[in-house]
Amino acid sequence: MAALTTYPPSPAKPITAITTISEFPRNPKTLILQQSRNARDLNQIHAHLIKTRLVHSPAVMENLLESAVILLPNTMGYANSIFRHIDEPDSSAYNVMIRGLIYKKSDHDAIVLFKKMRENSVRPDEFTFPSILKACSRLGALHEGEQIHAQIMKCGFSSNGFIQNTLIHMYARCGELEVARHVFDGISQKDVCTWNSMLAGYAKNENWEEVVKLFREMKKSGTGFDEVTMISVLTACGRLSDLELGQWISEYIEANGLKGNLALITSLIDMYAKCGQVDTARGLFNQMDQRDVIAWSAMISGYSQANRCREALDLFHEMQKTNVEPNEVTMVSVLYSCSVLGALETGKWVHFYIKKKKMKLTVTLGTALVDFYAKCGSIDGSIEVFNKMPLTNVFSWTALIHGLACNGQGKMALEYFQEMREKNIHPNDVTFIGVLSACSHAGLVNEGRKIFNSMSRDFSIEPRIEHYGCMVDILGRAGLIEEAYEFIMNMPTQPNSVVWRTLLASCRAHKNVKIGVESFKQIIMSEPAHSGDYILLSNIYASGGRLEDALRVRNQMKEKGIRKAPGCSLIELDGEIYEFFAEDNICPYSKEVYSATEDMMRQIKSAGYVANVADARLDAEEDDKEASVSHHSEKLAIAFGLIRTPPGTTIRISKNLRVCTDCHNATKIISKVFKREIVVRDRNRFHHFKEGSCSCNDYW
DNA sequence: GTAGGGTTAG
Repeated sequence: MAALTTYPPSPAKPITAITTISEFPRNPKTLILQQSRNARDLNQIHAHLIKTRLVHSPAVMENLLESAVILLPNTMGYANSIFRHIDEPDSSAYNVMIRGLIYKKSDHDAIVLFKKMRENSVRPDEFTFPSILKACSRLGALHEGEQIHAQIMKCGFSSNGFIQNTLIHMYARCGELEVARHVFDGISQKDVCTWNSMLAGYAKNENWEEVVKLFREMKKSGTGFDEVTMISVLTACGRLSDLELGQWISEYIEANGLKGNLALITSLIDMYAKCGQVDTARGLFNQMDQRDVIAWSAMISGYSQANRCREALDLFHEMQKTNVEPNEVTMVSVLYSCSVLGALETGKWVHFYIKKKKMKLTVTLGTALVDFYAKCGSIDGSIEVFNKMPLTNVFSWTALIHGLACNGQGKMALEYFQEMREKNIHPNDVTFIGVLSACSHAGLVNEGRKIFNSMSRDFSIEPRIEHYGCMVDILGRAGLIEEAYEFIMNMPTQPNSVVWRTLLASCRAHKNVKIGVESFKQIIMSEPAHSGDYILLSNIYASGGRLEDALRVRNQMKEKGIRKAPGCSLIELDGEIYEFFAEDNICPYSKEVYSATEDMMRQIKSAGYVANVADARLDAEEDDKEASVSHHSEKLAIAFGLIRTPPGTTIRISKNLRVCTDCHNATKIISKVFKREIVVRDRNRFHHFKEGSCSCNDYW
């Protein structure tokens, strides 16, 4: 380094950056980094180094190289040209280049350069391996990682702590948790990074129990832990709903004044939200003095996972007032919220925004879009997005198949399932739920039976209770009530109330009193207080002409104090979501809504509508029953839609319960009288009402 | 000069 202390004076045509230096630092890297601001500076320094022959000093050139890597964004071009001019690059020069490539996320190029280094017989040193292993981790390149591991042993670096820690990380990120653990267990002197690498490895593989278990061991070992440790553990607490440990860490953070760590607080917010403490999470979020896109996304997803989707969208709007730009991850939660709320217009705007910002249509984002359009009853939108996705996986195909099935396009769903098979994408258990419900909607009984039987035989997927439920729906919907009953009785697992309720609904549609009563008995053994079941049974009796029994069931329900869950319907107009509750007259526009509803009911009555008072609430006085039925949330929302949207446009409603018989009947007539297509999403499926009939063929 | 970290889909 002697040459540097006699660093020559500035050239004749001064370079401001250098001439202003009164005393030359001993370390040329400091000099170059401090003085260079852009490519021009670097060029001038480079020229200067040539003049002063310092270009032949590998150490100086490495520092120039490093500056080039850090200062020039998005390109390694200049760094490459410097590297090429180094006479015989040693391992340090290669290290700088490899680090640079990794810094620029060119992991693949880093591995190529490493291979070249070996070809040129340059021995990697202890600093080479951690970097190159990082590239392998990020690429999930297990094969390369293993070869590098062998070289580490050959070079005698296998007890280097840095290298061991990166090896753990590499194996874990490539899914080889046992190998990672083996390396971990073999380390006698474990430092915080050793533990953190293993913890992060378990976390990345979603092995949350092991994260918590290992953290307890870590505490016992006396190593101590840091913020990085807590981030992995908090993530695990969220997934496991382990609020106790999460809170312990939360208190530790508070006590040690660590609230300034953005990543740490974000994982704390995520933990609280996933443990059901969304308001606590929001409190922390509000206290943050800086929030990046991940913090915003975590809070938005927190609301959406807690089923507080309106608040998720409100927060997204708040975010847009800041200068933090949302990313694909943010959009996934936003779209999910739109799909829960049935907010088609808002979601469409989000889709437009995604396109405008040229966001990458990742598999996750694409799948969220496919699911969103399907859940908003716009299946054409789903198909369009799906066809544009550059990459699809089993999630995306499942979303599409399920979406088609729910929207009454069973046959098309099965065609896509066939295509998926041809593309060698392996269906999983969830895919089969979509496929079986497609059979149900399309009335394909034999096809359904075949697919059900093929699950374990051809795909090694054991049917779960949900799949049995789908089979019951297929048989019941087709009117094969006895067979459905037998099917339940012969199930290898204990049928649950959901399965029996499916059969109960079939009995209502096919007027089978005997099995309906039996199904009801089975349900109330485990779930005695579900109002919908009493109503279904009462309707079954009524349709079989047994009005006294129907009334008895209703009274039973009243005696047991089982109240009908309050119905709630949503309609979105101009991106604004309006919420209606049955017989709700406290909302600010209720006067307008009630007069519109009365007008609507008057018009459909003259077209032949007769109220079905069996659907009225129980405590309504006899002569108020008709009014009670006419004030169901769904009718209020439709009436509001009729007066607030242009003639001929589609009205879209989402509701929390199943559609009741009276509303179903009324909506059919409304669609005809007012010449409107009406799409209603109930808690199970879609009803596309058009010209007096419904896509569900009166079975739901 | 080298290692470990936060948000997302069916």
